[in-house]
Amino acid sequence: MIGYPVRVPETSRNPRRAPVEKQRDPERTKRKILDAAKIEFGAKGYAAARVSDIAGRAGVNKQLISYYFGGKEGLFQELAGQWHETGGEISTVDQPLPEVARQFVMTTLHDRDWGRMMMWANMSGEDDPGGDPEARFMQVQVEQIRTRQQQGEIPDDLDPAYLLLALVAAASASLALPRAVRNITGEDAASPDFITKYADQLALLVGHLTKKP
Amino acid sequence: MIGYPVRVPETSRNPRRAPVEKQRDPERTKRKILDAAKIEFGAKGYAAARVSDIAGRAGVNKQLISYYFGGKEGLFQELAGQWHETGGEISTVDQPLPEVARQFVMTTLHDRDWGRMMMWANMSGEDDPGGDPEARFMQVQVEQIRTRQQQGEIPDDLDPAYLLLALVAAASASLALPRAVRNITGEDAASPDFITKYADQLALLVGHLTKKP
DNA sequence: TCAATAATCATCCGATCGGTTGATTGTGTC
DNA sequence: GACACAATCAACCGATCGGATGATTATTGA
Repeated sequence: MIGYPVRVPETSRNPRRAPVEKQRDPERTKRKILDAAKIEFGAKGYAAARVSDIAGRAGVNKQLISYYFGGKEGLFQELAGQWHETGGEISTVDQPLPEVARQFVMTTLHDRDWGRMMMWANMSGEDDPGGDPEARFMQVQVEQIRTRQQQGEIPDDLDPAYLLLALVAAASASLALPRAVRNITGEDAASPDFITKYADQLALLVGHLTKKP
Repeated sequence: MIGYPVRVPETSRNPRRAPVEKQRDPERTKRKILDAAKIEFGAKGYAAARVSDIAGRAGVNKQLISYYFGGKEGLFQELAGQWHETGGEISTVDQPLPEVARQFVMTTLHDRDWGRMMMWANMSGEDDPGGDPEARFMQVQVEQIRTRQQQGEIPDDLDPAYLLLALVAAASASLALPRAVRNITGEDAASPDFITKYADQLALLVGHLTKKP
């Protein structure tokens, strides 16, 4: 899941070894901490997440969070910097806009915890560490929409930036508004069924923008 | 702002009175606490908000929060129950859908702190206290959209509930995604200029859904 | 084989949080 | 004017949080 460099401990040298559970493997430990943190931060947000809960979920001592990441804040930064994982994978060029919209929604299904983590951070409004990739990604998308507009794919009276913003916000519904999802559709915001149908619907909606009389 | 019953203290009886600042007025104190809490909860969310900050902002001793509202949790519940203020004012019937979309966005300009507070709460996914009015409001909106659909105002292939969800999520952008707003449009999410233009743009967008060849 | 170092853990610590206690002051009443 | 009660506050308290300290165990290289 995370492209972390994994150093496999040499098991051939010493025949007397601790059970696999107890074998020391800093990379595996780091990964366990990162995975647990992503879940906790995603579920509760930074302020409400507890380092002891993260350590507990990872099955390690909580001091290791300071040892490896320099504390709660450092751990969060480490996760927040991993933009390539999710954002980079979206290939939006050469696809019709409705498909791009669908992809935006489907992204919320894959790395859900990370997505929710970013949602909390985005809402807090603080400047994003490693925000460069995010901002650059958005700018690229704006330009692509502008190009589509010049090609007549979407109406002329829409501002590309504002259209993208509306798309991103709508696509984030399952992450940002789980309660509204239930209140409006009756579905669970995390369910693949809901997300898939929502992606379809948003693609349809965007499709109606492009169809000319 | 808040429809709280205000008891004006009798000033005529006793000529020797404390300065207006120090005059005791529980309703005014409650209101000051509620206003301050709305700002703090809206800015940081429940978990990150501090009762001492709320009291400090209200200019009162923090004990009064327990005294009047039964603590942090009670204070939050009190605010969360005030749905009529914002939600009830939106008159959506007899307006074309683009205007409804515009109104949804413009709502985020009026009671901004309360809106952000609800956004935090909505994101946490917990069942909403006084969630009944919210859920009922949403259901009414879904039915209105369904009616519009039957009248041919919007395409037949869109599910009214999912369309409403997309609209609500898109309209919440300035509350839920202030960072994305800056990254994408370069504007400040709280600025009336931005919100007004965004409302216009979303109305335009929805308008393109309805126009038939 | 044995130090040296890295990885992990049990325990403690200062800061801060939300809440409580008890005193104090203003206010209306008799 | 004094009593009773409501409103307000200063100070304190237990719980918990994030982080630090120092010991312990595993691993590696000499």
